[in-house]
Amino acid sequence: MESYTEENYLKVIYHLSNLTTGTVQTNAIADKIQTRPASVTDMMKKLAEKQLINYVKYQGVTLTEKGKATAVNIVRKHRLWELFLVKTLNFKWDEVHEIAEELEHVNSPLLIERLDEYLGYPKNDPHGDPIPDKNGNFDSPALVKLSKLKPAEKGIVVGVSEHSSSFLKYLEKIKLTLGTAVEMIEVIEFDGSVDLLVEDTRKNVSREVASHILMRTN
Amino acid sequence: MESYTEENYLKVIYHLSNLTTGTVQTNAIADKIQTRPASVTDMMKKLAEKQLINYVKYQGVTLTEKGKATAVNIVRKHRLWELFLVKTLNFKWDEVHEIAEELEHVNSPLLIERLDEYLGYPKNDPHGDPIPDKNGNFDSPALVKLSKLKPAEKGIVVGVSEHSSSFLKYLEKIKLTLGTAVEMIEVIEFDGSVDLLVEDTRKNVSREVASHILMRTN
DNA sequence: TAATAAAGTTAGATAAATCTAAATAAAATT
DNA sequence: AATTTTATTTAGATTTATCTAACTTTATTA
Ligand SMILES: [Mn+2]
Ligand SMILES: [Mn+2]
Ligand SMILES: [Mn+2]
Ligand SMILES: [Mn+2]
Repeated sequence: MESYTEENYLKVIYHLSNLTTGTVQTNAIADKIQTRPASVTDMMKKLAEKQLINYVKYQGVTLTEKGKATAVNIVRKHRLWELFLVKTLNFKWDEVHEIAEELEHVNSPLLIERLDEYLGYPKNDPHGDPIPDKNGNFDSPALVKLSKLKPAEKGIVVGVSEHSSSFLKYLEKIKLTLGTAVEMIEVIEFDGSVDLLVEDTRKNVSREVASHILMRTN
Repeated sequence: MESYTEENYLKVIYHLSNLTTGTVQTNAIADKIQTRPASVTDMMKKLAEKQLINYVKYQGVTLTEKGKATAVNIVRKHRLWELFLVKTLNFKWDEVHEIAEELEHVNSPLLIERLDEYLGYPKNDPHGDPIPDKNGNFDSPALVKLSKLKPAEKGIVVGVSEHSSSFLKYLEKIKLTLGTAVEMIEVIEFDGSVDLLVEDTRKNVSREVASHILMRTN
C-alpha cells in the first residue's frame, strides 16, 4: 500500500510524463507538489526502493509499470468522484477538483466499483478527461486546440487543458462549455485571438483561452 | 484544523463518554484506538493544548464544547456516508462502517451539506443511530434492549448496540433487521435467551444477541 | 573549453505520531 | 497502614515527511 503522500507524488509524475517526452525532472515535481526539491529527492529514493519509479541520480524519473498502474488508478478514482459530485450532488464543474483530491485517496476497490456502476461506467469526467476503466484502459482521441482550427472549420468542445476555477467559470459565462458546437471564423493576426461562431453568435476569445479549449473536429 | 489522527481520538473520546459517567480513561482510549497508553498520553497533552479536551494528569479526560462539536461533526459525516453507501450504492449494512471510517475525514462542509440534502436530511443511519444535523443537534429517544422486554410486550427494532459485521449479518439471517415488529413471549430462566414472536413465527435468540437489539415500545 | 548558471543531491534538523522500558501515582487488597 | 496491583506518565527512540544550507553535477554560454 502507498501512503497518501506517495500517491500524490505518483499522480504528479504521471501527469508530468504526459506533458514531456523524456524523464520527469525533480524541480518540475517540486513545483507541482508545492514542496522543495530536496524533499522530492528523498521521496524519489523511497519510490524507487518500492519499484514504483525508475530513478537515476540527476537524470530524472519515469514510472515503472507498477507505478503507472497505481497512478492511473488514482486518476480513475479522482475522475469518477468528480463526475459523481457534478451529476449526483449538483456541483459545478469548477467546484469539484479540490474535493476529489481528497476523495481519490479513500481506499476501497468495492466502493469505486459501485460508484462506477452507479454512474453507468462513464467514459469521461466533467472536464472531458477520459476515465480509466477497472483495468486502467481508456481511449484518448487526438484532440485539437480551438486556437488551431482553420477558418470555416467546425468542431465540438470536448475538453479543457486548464482546470482552474477561474478558467472554468469564464467558459461557463461565455457559453463555451463541453458539447458546444463552434466554427472558426478567423485568427486575428495582431494578438492571436480568435473570432468564432457559436450558436449563430459571433464571439472573440483570447489566444490564451482558445489554446486551452480542446475540440473534436471529425 | 484537526489532523486525521486527532479526529479519531476525539471521536473515540466522544463515544466512550456516552458509555461511562465520569471521565474517559487513558487505557480505554488506547484499547479502542489500538495503540499504547503512552501514545494516548502524548495525544491528550496535544488535544488539551488545543482546548479540545479537559485533561488532568492521572484523572482522565472530558471533551470541551469545542471538542464535542468537532466530534459530533465527525459522527455526522460518518453516519451520512454510511447511509449514502446503503441507499445509493447498494451496500449492505454490515459493509459500510470501514469505508465510512475513511470518508468521515474528507474535509468539505459543502460536500456534507449537499450529501445531507441529497439524502433528504435523514434522521438515522443504517444502524438506527441518529444523524446529527448541521448544528450538531439530534434526538436520541430512550430505547429498551430486546432482552429487557416483559412477556407479551411488543416493540419495533430500531437500533443495534453492536456494529460488527458478524452480528449484523446474523440479524439479517434471522430477519431481525430495523423496522421489524417483535413480541416477547418469555425469557428462558436457564440461559437468559428469549422466545419471540416475529411475524407470526416463534424464534429463540441468545441473551447476548437480544441485549444488542434496541427497541421502541411506544 | 573555461566560467557561470541551473538543477539536483546530501547532511543534518524538525514536527507528528508512534513505540518500549522505566518510573510514578492511584486503587485495591491484605 | 502497608503491600500489591493496576493505571498512567515520562524519557528516550523510531518512522515519515518535510525543511534549510551547503555541496555536486549537468547544462549553458561566452
Ligand atoms: Mn480534477
Ligand atoms: Mn477532471
Ligand atoms: Mn459506523
Ligand atoms: Mn452506523
